[in-house]
Amino acid sequence: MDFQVSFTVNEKLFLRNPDSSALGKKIVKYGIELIHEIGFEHFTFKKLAIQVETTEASIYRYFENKHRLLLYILNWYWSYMEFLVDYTLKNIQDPKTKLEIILNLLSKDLSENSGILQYNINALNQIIISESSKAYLVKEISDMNKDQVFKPYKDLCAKIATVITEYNPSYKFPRSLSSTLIETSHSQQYFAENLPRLTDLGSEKPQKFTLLFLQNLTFELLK
Amino acid sequence: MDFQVSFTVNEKLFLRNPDSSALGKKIVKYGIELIHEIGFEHFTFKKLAIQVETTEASIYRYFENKHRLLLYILNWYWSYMEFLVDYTLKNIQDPKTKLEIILNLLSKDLSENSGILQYNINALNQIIISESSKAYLVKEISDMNKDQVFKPYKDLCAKIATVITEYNPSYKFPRSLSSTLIETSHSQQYFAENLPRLTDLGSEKPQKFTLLFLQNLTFELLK
DNA sequence: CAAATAAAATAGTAATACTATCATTTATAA
DNA sequence: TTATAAATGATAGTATTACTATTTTATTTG
Repeated sequence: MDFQVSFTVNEKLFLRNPDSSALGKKIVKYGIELIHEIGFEHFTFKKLAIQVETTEASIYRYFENKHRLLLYILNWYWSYMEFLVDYTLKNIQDPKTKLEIILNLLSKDLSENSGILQYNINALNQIIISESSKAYLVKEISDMNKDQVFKPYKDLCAKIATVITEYNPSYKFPRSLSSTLIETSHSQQYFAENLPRLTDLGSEKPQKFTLLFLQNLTFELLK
Repeated sequence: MDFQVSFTVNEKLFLRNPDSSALGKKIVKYGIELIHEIGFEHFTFKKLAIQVETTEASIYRYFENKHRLLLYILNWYWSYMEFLVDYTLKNIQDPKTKLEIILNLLSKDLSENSGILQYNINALNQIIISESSKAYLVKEISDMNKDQVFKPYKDLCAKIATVITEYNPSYKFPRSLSSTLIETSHSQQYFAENLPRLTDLGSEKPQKFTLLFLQNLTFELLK
């Protein structure tokens, strides 16, 4: 397959649509790579400007601040994940198979689908794992939520919750389980990689381990 | 009961032991309150100095930077939680009761025990929920880990894992479940409070809801 | 009381997180 | 094709942050 996917990202996240110009696209592309490389705390628009070969002022014309850029990236990712869930579940009837596919999508990296994407998918994956909670663990959460900037996350969560309910209609916490699976897929990967004593990682790779843990958790719980 | 608890906190976390002077204690006390009030991103030593009625330079003699102060607070909290787990599990034999008590400790606030504590326990609780992941989701994780700054978290995790194994010796992921319960107790409380569509919160309060979710998860999974 | 130590006062630097202005290039539509 | 609007670049500037250094004044402690 060979096609492009693009998503409409909430307009509140940017001052000028980065998808509307070559410079905007470069800002996002190199933004992902630089955040991945040095971490969100050390990331500045000054440093990004050097990578992009533009000026700080030009970047500020697209994004209010680095936090909004992170949110833009996350929104893009959440929308992409929801698309992927839809796409891979197409023509599948069995709820168990559906859930298995979802757990795979959550814990595997997306490199298999990298052909489709304009961004460095490995860097994006690492950002999701290491930086995404920084987008919502802020004092401004309530105002941000009013601007709907978490809608794609909620939509993804709701979609997975639907499959959970399909698989076990009597389970009482489909949304919470859904958000827990998403969050846990990040935290267990991160822990397995960096603080392995917080996990039961054996000889498997962090991703594989996380998948095994999530599968056991999900199917034992919903049995 | 009426007694004081104090814990030895890893010496790498401070330049001068804040527990050794009145100023040091005020720095931590008001640090907790100010981080809670304005959030870690907006928190600076300058602002803290004003609260404490001292100078920025004086604070820097105790802590290298605000990140280390956050870690100090978290270490204190993790040690305190481990103490609380030990203390409340004393004389209890039944593993199921033990697990129930642990889930209660994880999702309830600690105000019942506030008499013991020198800090604002409500502020501390909120910091744990909203800020603790920022302590480890950083590029410096590997060096920090070498300095053992996550040992109290790992110890707490290991202690809970032991009880999980006691309750169900054949369960394969006691540590991962343990860290997942800890992390999920934070994220679900935070979501219930701020992004409730990511949860199944009904008419219960966020804490109560989180407890119900964790209880169901734990006991269905380990059944 | 002397000596050591801690804290306060003050100053200063480099980096961060922006905002503003104006010149220049590029796209677009009349 | 030109004019004209829009985007970008170049440059400058400000307030805040994240520190470090120095000197003076309190406070402990031996």
